[in-house]
Amino acid sequence: MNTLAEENYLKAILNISFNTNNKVSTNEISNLLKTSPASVTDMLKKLLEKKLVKYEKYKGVELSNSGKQYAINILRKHRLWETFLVEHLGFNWSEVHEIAEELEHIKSTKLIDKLDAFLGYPKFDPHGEPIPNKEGVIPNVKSTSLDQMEVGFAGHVLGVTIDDKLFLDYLTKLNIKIGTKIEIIQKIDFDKSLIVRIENIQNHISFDVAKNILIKNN
Amino acid sequence: MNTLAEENYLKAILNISFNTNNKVSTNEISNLLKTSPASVTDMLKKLLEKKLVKYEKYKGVELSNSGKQYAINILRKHRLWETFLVEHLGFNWSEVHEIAEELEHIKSTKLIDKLDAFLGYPKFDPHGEPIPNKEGVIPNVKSTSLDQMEVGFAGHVLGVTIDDKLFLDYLTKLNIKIGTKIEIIQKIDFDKSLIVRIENIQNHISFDVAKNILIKNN
DNA sequence: AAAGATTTTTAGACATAACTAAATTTATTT
DNA sequence: AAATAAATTTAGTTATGTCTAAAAATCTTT
Repeated sequence: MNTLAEENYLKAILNISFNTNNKVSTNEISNLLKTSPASVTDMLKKLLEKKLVKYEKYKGVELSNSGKQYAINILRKHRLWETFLVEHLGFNWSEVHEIAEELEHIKSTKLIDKLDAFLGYPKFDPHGEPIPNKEGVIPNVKSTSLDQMEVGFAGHVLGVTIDDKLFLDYLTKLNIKIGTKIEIIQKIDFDKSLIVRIENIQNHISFDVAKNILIKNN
Repeated sequence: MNTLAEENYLKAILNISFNTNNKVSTNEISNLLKTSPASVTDMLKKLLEKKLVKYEKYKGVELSNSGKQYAINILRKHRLWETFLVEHLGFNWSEVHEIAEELEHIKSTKLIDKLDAFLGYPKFDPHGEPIPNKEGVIPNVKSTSLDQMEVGFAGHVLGVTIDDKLFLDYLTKLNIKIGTKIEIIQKIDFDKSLIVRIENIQNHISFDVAKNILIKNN
């Protein structure tokens, strides 16, 4: 069994490697977890001992097979709990991340399987993120971020890629949620911002926002 | 905010004082938590610093008002989660204790209030134990343990006083659950065991078992 | 009330997981 | 290819929460 700190490092490595596909650096981990680089090095040695990562000093780190399975299982628990919190307890999508950060460390496998069944084996969480199944397989839907679509595009929001309260509250204020119809009216070359129509109301959103909104890709 | 270890000590002190009503000794805590008496002394000093307990060395310990409120809140969380696990996820009453031992440490107050509402503000958990409300008030029902009733008594099981897998599985095998009708046919003076009729089937139960079964007291 | 037994506390160690500061390695400039 | 900059690791400390062994206090016997 692994400690809470170890679980958080495994999760961090998994999350970073979703974006970069490459080996993860000490600094990236220390930035994400807000710990010192020295602490990261200490922990990587421990995770190496436990064969949860592949790590050579100064060369970056990646998850081993067992480490990846372990981290995916934490992700599964996180997203199932988020689904429970939104669909059954009435939380809104911007409130659940922090609570799920705690719930994801509850150990019982039977609990998670029963929760999964109770929820009806959902494939996506309240942010549109895919929920790994019991075997660690992550459903994949081809999606593109909104910033990559052209002027004239019209489609529906599939999900978001960050689970940040400020971001999600802002989307809610813009009336954007999963399934919301968005059309691109104009793209501003200077700052890559977009003028869009959201459920028939025109709005101006930044590149940073568009980048984190996912649209179905067909 | 208090650490997990601190929370477990507070809970232990509360649980022991439910039975003894008196100051709690270092040894009682060390037995319950399976730590050394020296560790208990260390922790009591820390809890005293934080004003969560009243403690004088060699004289035993009791919870302060704030410590008691804190511990009761953990108990509330434990029992609400147990109720959720049994009523909504389909666990049986002997399986939920261990999982609730983890869930009870999840911090969000909003989560617990919403869970409470979702469950319909239950007053008793799956073992018949009272669930403290948001204000820390514990519903009290006058009850007596089965061993104190006389031959000829007939009544219904209100709850149990220990949350132990072996005990609960044994009760289940005896067909005893909350609400089950029990009649006392005979009491054996030698070992204080009881011959009882449970839902029309006669059985012989020990004093230790009878002592932990609660019966309505009117 | 002194002796012996039990309980509790103190003292000193250890493991985890964090830190800062200094040293080392790798990457980037010039 | 040096020199400089940036990233990473090592070395040494600190907090928490545990332990064992020894000392001190309290309780129980006689």
